[in-house]
Amino acid sequence: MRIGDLARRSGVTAKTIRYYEDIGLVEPPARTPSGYRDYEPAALERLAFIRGAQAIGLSLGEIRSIIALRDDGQTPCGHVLDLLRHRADELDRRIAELQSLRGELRRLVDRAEGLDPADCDPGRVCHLIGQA
Amino acid sequence: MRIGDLARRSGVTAKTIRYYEDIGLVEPPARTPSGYRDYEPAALERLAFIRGAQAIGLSLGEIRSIIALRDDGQTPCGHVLDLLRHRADELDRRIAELQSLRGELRRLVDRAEGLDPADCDPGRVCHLIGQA
DNA sequence: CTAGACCTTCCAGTGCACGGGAAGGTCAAG
DNA sequence: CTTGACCTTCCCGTGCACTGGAAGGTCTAG
Repeated sequence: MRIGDLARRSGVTAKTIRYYEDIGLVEPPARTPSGYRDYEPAALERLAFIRGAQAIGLSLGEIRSIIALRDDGQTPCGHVLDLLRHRADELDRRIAELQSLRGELRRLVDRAEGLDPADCDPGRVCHLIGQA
Repeated sequence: MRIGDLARRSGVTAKTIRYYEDIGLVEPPARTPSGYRDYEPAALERLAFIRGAQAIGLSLGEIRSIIALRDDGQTPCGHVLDLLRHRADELDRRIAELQSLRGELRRLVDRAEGLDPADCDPGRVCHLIGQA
């Protein structure tokens, strides 16, 4: 299968597939006599894995670390579990941050709606922000 | 006040202050005869405003748009309100996304904890991901 | 007089995950 | 034989918000 086919079937652009090869996420495939990349069907699964892992918030670097373990002959399960737990913790923190930010924003908007622009202090950029 | 003082007092590095000047977030200050930047105390407030606006999730570009209105002699309140509402909407979407991702992760971790690595399909990178 | 703390400009790199486009080779259809 | 779709490598650009470092000027204390 040539790179264009793989791209169409996987939904990943040819450009991106070459990039993944560069950074070691997909194996360099065989080449046709004329130098075209010639992929096995397994490449499709590899790309699906990458997309799946991306979808749950893993970076390409983390995904590479999983694949590297696998290529080492190890079962990456423990490592994957670590990554997933770590990611879940990060997400918890991030969500909490965003929610508090959201609360702050709502407060600001509420306050702003009750104000008259004429009350602006001409010496400041905007009294809505910065004195929270 | 020289840039080092301003940096210490504001908690923004000198490098960053110069960068803000480059992109139009802070006014180019007066210079001493030897060419050193010489800031008025108001610069401290400006930096505090920028940090405050950043803290509620506005980008430097958005902050610049507020400051530009102000420098135009306008009251940026309406514009700020738009930005805040827009940001709040974005936050709502982002939080919902992250929460759903968080749920997915929790599901994966739960499932993974009940599995034996020996059940790994040797032909796949990791059965934990990609067939969700 | 010199050390060192500060300042200046300018250029370049960081991290992430690609995308754009040039210059050229290959292959099948008409 | 040519057109057009495809492929190759290569290098540069994107967005965001900085950060690092080189090469040089300035100021103050000892």
